[in-house]
Amino acid sequence: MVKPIKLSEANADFFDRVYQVVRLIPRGRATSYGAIAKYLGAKSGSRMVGWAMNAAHKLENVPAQRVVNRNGLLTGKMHFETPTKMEELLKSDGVEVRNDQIVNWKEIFWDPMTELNID
DNA sequence: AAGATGACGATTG
DNA sequence: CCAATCGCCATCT
Repeated sequence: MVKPIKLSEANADFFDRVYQVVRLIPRGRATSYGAIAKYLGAKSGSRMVGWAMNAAHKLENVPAQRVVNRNGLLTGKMHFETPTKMEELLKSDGVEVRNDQIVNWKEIFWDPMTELNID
């Protein structure tokens, strides 16, 4: 029995925004939960982004592997099909991963607010 | 209804 | 620099 996530209309919009940003992440790049949260308004809290990803990980069109914590650490790898799937996907994207952490994170980091030039 | 939890982040000690 | 704590918001028990 699958556990249905209660999606109120309000946070459904939040989910949609998160998915949008995640899908916009170019191949070979990645962003952080906080960056997305900040892009959405920063008030929602980074946890909500992570929580949104939890619901997103079952969606194929949402590359959750490109979303890591501010440290570039693959904190959510355990939530994938397999704990190694996340870094595999990242390596497929051309992202170098070492010790569950993205190498050259500062260069790989893709800030939606900066890259999308929000003003 | 109240407390604990979470794919986080920033600040304080 | 590492450890501990609070803040954030919604969900789960």
